[in-house]
Amino acid sequence: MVMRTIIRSTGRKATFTEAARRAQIVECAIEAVCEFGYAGASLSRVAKLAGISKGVITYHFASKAEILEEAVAVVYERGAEFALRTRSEAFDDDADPRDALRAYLETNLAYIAAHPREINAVVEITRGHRDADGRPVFGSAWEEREVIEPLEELFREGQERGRFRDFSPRVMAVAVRRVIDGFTFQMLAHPDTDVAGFTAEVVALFEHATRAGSESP
Amino acid sequence: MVMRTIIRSTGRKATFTEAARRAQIVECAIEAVCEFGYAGASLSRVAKLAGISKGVITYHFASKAEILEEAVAVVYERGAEFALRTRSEAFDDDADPRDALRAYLETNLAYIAAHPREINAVVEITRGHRDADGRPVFGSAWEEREVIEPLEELFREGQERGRFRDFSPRVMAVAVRRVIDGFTFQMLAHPDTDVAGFTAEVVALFEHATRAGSESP
Amino acid sequence: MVMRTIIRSTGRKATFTEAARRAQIVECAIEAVCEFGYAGASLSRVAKLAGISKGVITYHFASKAEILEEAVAVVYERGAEFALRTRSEAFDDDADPRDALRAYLETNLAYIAAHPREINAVVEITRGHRDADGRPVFGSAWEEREVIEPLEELFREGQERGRFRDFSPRVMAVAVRRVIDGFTFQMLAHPDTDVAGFTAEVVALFEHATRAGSESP
Amino acid sequence: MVMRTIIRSTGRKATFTEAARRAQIVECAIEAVCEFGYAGASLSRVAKLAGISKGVITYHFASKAEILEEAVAVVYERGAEFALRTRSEAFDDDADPRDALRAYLETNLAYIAAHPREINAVVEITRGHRDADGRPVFGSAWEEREVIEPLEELFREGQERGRFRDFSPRVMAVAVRRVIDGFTFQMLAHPDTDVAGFTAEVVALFEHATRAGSESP
DNA sequence: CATGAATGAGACTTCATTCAT
DNA sequence: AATGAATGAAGTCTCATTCAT
Repeated sequence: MVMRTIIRSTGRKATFTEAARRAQIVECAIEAVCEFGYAGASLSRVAKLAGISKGVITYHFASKAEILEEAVAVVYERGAEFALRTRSEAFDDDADPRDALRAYLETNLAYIAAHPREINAVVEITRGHRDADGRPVFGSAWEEREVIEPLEELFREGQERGRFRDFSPRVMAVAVRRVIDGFTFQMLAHPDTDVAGFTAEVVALFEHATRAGSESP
Repeated sequence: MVMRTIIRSTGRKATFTEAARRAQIVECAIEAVCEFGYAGASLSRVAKLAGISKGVITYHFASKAEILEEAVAVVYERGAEFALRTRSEAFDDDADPRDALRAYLETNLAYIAAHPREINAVVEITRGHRDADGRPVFGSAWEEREVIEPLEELFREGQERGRFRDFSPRVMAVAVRRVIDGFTFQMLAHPDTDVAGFTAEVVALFEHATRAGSESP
Repeated sequence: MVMRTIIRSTGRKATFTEAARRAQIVECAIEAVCEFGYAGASLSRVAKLAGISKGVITYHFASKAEILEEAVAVVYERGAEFALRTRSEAFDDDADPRDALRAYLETNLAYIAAHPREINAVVEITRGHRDADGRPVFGSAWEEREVIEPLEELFREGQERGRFRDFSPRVMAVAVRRVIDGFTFQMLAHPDTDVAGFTAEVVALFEHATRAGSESP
Repeated sequence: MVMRTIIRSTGRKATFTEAARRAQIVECAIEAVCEFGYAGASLSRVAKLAGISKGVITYHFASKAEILEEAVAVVYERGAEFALRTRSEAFDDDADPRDALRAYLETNLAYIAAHPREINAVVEITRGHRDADGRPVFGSAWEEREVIEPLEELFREGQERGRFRDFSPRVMAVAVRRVIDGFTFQMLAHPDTDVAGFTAEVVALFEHATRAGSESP
């Protein structure tokens, strides 16, 4: 008997083995991108990492682009799920914005520390992946909307409530994001990084950078 | 009369026209990387941008790698030169470390604002460029040594002199660097960014983040 | 009870469902050839048209060639059967050759008008289908023997009986055949063609072209 | 010195050797299509026939489609040129339409007799060549306009002048065309065909088929 | 100095076919 | 009887590089 579980948007029915193969291929694609960079992540290398023939890949995916785009989606889903699982209470609308910022930094850095290679691969893909005309598939508008704007909103609200000093929410949001993204390289270059210590430093950095003037440390 | 100078380790002599051609090709390679990404920057596209045939390129450069590596070197040289030209006094050993930090941020952001495409290309190249085995040519060790360590040293000295609060010089250095690098994308995505305003915000951010507790802004 | 019949030289037994599947696959292959051309008629497309998996096809047929060859055979059988059913009397040995020619044209054009897509597919297959070395499977000798020679014989006999003028039976046979074959494209390009009118014109054409000089229309 | 002669529509300058290579490749593509059919005419086979590497082909042509389309254009140009060279006077507006028909048949059959393989290849290409979506590139509209309509016009005019009997100009035009096209297969299957005899027969066929009732042979 | 031409490796993809279930 | 899975050959095309002129 063959169990059918997932109906994918392509209309293809997916069995367990199909889902497993797809997952395996996506995982190996992530690994290949991390190991050889976006430009060096050929299907041959993905196949070799997976220990399968190249044909298997094109049997399960319509195109290389489909693999890469699924990889990005998968990693983002995992990240969102991780954030909810570990610190969802800090993202309630009525939570203290400073607690929210701290939680945001901590969950993001923790997730990166746990999965640096995935994150690195996603960064590579979102930077490198282009459509047939050479235009980026994951444009900056995408990051603005999904990543920057929510942070901006957090800062704006905190300022209205008097919890943050007066600064440009946008610039601060961009800065926070860049520091978080940069942690990926730190973890890749130094896998033995003291994550707790690094996180505490980053949290302190942004607490000093944002706190309202009258407040005590 | 034709001036001749040894310009490369290969020992090839270079005339003015040779140097000009090399410079032109490097410039077009930078443009190609910026436009199409590292993976999409083929020699064909570089040649088309330069309005020359592909053969010209391989006549002047031994390999594609040589072009890319020269591009990185050229842009870094320009950046260093720019920093010296505009604010060299701030980097004297006896300058106030807080002034030095401000100057560092301002010169870096100003340079990026003036040449965002070059910088972006260099980032793409340093991330994407690999040797035949897929190993990065511009490893993280290189950035550590050239970029992070000098910043670290600045912070350490400032702390010793009591000008900065007690934080991890390394984490702060990394954070500064990431925020600066991230400005490239800001400029590319929004070329009409208010550079002065953005810079002031970033300077304020790090002044708040680093200043010794008792100090007034 | 399951009826079993030997239907193929391979010796495989075939049940009704087997025969039905084979027929369905052959029909979809014809459709695929008509829609995408010989070169574009892959087993994937046949399977998709049939709403079955590719495996089903290779379960019922030893090779793609077997499908195509069966398609040709099936369509020819149908055509012959159609001719016999509609106008068998005209092909008796003692029928007037001019009536036979008229009947031949009418039955052929009527059959094409009724099944233009099948015929088109068969033409595509007989033209395009090759063995591994690239040699045509349905060579011209096959058409000569099956199609041209009977027509030639009709003309020769008509001339002997004084019913046709003196012309080359072979050239006339080839001409008749080409005009009939060409009607396929007419029907595909203009499905609303006035078949009766077109047929009358063609019949008139060849009556004028063949009739003995002294004869009145 | 390198002579530049032809500026092609792609904007590429063409040298003599470039033009020669392109011509050679087109010729070998025609040969490959004729030998292996449209579906079997791979670039590998074209390259093998030309005695060059596959890369040479893709250096001179942007795509396989470009080769095939150039092949069709080249052969049609040659045919038109041949017709003008041999019998241009018969196509004057005031020439006798019956002479024009005779000339049309004779020039077409003569050209086919001289170049049967080219013509066959063009027929294969126009039938088989599809765009990315599977739609024919050389649709029936193209043939209608370029080939059928001029013939129709010839017949219509001849009827107005009382030189032809009353028949459907369109059906007659289609018939003439099919007989001419069919001659290609005759020549390929029987290269030793008596061309003059075959032509005379075809001319007689259509003279009988078209001539006004009162006229003597 | 410059370039057009050629090459072969390797990219992605399609396909007919085989096989285990 | 059916099918999903896998495979490897072959297809078209891109690319960095080499070479003769």
